[in-house]
Amino acid sequence: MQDILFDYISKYMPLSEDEKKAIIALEIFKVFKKGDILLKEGQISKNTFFVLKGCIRCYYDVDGQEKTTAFYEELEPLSPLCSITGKSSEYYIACVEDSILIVGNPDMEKILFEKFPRFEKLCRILSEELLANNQATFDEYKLSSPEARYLNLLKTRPQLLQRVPQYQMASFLGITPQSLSRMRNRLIKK
Amino acid sequence: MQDILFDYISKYMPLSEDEKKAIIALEIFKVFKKGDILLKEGQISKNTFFVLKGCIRCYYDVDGQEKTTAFYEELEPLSPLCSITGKSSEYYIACVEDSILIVGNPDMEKILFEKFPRFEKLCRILSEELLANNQATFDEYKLSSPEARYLNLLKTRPQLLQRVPQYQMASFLGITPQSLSRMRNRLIKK
DNA sequence: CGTTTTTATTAACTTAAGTGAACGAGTTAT
DNA sequence: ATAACTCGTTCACTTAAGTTAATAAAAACG
Repeated sequence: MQDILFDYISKYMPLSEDEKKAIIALEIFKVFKKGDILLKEGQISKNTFFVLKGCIRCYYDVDGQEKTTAFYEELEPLSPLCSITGKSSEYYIACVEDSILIVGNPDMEKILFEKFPRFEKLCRILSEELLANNQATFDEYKLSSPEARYLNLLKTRPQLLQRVPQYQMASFLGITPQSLSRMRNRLIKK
Repeated sequence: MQDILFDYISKYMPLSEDEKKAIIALEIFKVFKKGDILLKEGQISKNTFFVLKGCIRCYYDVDGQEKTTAFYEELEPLSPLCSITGKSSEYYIACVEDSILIVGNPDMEKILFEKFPRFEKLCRILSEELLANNQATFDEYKLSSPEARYLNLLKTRPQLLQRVPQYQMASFLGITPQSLSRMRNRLIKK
């Protein structure tokens, strides 16, 4: 299971055996069940996540309604806003299905950065890349209608539509479950 | 003018005189006129930007129509997607008004990182923070109607509505200029 | 200064999303 | 086994955004 992480990192910088051992020694590989809550609204946590297997979801509770804003699948890292700001979280994070995650925290980062300073560069490059990608995804969202977004998801993340219930997908697309149901009907008729 | 940058950085880490001199020596402070194009669609550039004074805008050309996706004002950094991926840009960047920018590039980064390794940490922290903020902004966008987004902008970035033409603001809000005009009318009548 | 171009507004019409409610299939719990 | 709940669908109705076009107002230019 660790190899999934090491393969991912090695695309940016090959790891020495020492470095790999240091990572394993942190004991950050964790197993979760479908529905497990990783972060609650109001909670303050410095934990960060990296999906090795499975799928996790961010959602807000707006007047008792769940509003899903993001899904993270295999090889996707997530640093919740509250882990950066230190303020209490405005959203929930939960497992969409049984998942294996890396759960990181600042202590473990500190250990790694002090022992292997080049991890700092790795994390900088990763963050910059994630930021640019996030902006591109945001742009795509702004430039598209809900229908175009749905069709784009079919192309770019077809597996996501399989593993996620429709009412979660709907708010992810920025519409109601009813509208998504209607849209799918519209598209079939074409 | 440099002090604006140094004040910004000092909130994360105080700079030594040596470090300040090294930054000034890079000669990265540049002056631009309203309408100047910083990046064109199709262009490959590694340049990054930091707004000291003024305002810059990202926009796509969709079938001859400008679609604005982002504005950057004072103290906001921008690393265009193409500067990260090395691929040709899908969007334009232009000055909304006369501006003073820091224009960075990988060469200058390399010089700084090698001379002062702790800049690497600074950039990592900044990137992580920007990423989390960008995600929060994205969430806010997804959770809100165009009207709620407009009202939110009035609260959070009132100066932006003053300095930017309405047709640019419209696509930034995800609607047409006509819809924005209508919406403003609706709101006045309330 | 007046002319050209750009930007903002308005209107009429079309299309799609929001809302509230009802229904049925499938799942979970007791 | 049946009741309770979740999830997806459908319907009728309302609301707001897209579209096309015309016009007014403002800004840029020579």
